[in-house]
Amino acid sequence: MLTPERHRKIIEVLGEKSVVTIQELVEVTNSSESTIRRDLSQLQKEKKLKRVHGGASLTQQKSEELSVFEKSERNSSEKERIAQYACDLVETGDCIYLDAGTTTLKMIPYLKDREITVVTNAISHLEALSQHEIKTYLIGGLVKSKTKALVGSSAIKSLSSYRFDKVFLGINGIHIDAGFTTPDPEEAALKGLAISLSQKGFILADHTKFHETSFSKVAELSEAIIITDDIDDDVIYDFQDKTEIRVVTS
Amino acid sequence: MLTPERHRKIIEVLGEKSVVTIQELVEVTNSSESTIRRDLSQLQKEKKLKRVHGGASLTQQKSEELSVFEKSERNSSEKERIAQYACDLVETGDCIYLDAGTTTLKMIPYLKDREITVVTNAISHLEALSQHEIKTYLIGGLVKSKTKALVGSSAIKSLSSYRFDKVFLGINGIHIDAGFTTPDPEEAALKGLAISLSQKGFILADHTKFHETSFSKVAELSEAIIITDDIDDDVIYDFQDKTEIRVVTS
DNA sequence: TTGGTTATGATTGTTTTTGATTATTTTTGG
DNA sequence: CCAAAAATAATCAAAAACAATCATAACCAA
Repeated sequence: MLTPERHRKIIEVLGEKSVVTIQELVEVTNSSESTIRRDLSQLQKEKKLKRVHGGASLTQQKSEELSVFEKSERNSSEKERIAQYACDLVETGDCIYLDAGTTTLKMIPYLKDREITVVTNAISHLEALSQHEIKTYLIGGLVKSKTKALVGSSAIKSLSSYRFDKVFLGINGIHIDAGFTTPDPEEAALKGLAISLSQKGFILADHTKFHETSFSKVAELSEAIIITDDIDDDVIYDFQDKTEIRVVTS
Repeated sequence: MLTPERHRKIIEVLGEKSVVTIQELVEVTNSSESTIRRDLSQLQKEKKLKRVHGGASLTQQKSEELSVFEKSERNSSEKERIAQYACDLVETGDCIYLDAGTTTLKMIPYLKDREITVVTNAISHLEALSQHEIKTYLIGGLVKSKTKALVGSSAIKSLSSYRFDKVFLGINGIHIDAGFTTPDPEEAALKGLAISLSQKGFILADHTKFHETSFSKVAELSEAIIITDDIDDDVIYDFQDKTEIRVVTS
């Protein structure tokens, strides 16, 4: 990715969110932390943004939201560990499905040189997949312009012609009664189908997702294995006869 | 490829994408890296663009000037006129298929606010389509990492679930006996299928493509209408009882 | 055709950019 | 306030991109 392209993207993301972490920018641009730091320094010199500890913010921005931003930053390394653990489950020759989402995006670097096949509905994953030379199939479907993911009935139909050894999904809510849930019904249907097409389904979710419920049901708890970071023992106790939970210790 | 033609092409690509790598330009123009570097140096001297490490970007201009610049560039190209003519054929409510390729990419700006549906196999078209708020379906398939297009049997299968009012394809060779041909067999199969799924097929081709033959056959001349720029009358005479040719006059 | 000119692409050594590593500073939680 | 953890800055080697150079190919006019 070319320097001005990166700079523009950084400004663009900042325009939408007004604060951004370095990690986010690393993901969005597929560059290293060092490069992003250099970019931020330069852009700050050009008065395009203001550097803050952990990332950057718009120049006229108050430091009010900083605490929220710090929190999300802390989750990032946990998500990284979850992603890494998930990749340890992938075996040579596997055909896996990668859902759209930041956690699954983090998996991609760990999948390099693994002789596997990836199927995905995430257009935003393609750059990273291509960069790491991973054989990739994209399902068809309607392009959801905001999230750059493929959805809709044609996506459902396209997805159903594949079978997977393993699928890896992000999720918004994990609840004893409601099961796995996510806000968008179309994405929920796709996620649910992916699980049913696979021999083993894995849900990647940090501890904040437990006891949460979102609008659309994806699947029952029993249909997939949860990979998460350190959670309270009583949460595990609550869920343990409903599903399998693997805790990634830090 | 002649120097002024190359220069025009470089400016065109830049107009669409605002940043471009030298490698991309090497592919688009079929010239060497050295030549492209010389071109970029010269164009920079003429203030047509700004060189950056790895490629070139638009000179920093305000968005108004940019669109004017873009527009004037647009009209100057023969391919641009072909693209514009092609878009005039599209009617409200149409569902059309856009092939991967530079000529079809040029069509996209003219399709804005037209209440149509686009289906494509070109991941590289998505940015422009999304930017112009055009409802877009992507077919599924194997991601061909070099060209960012979808190919293979799964793409064929995915494509065949659609039907089109019109399809627009680029092509490499148009020959009396060999018909429409293109280098890559996988792309040829896809193009051919697209034509057969549509009520009307259009081939967008500048005059240099006539009497040329490439490796893989796409379709017979009679299966699609050719849209081209000014060609000799005797070429038209050669082809006129084989197919329909629409000449875009400058 | 010939001789001169220009454009091209390959090759060379040089410069820039990049990402990893290290040491240092800042932030956080007890 | 202190210690641990995270973020940063500084440094360095590798990779990528660069300019300069050269031989060849294409072109043009005589």
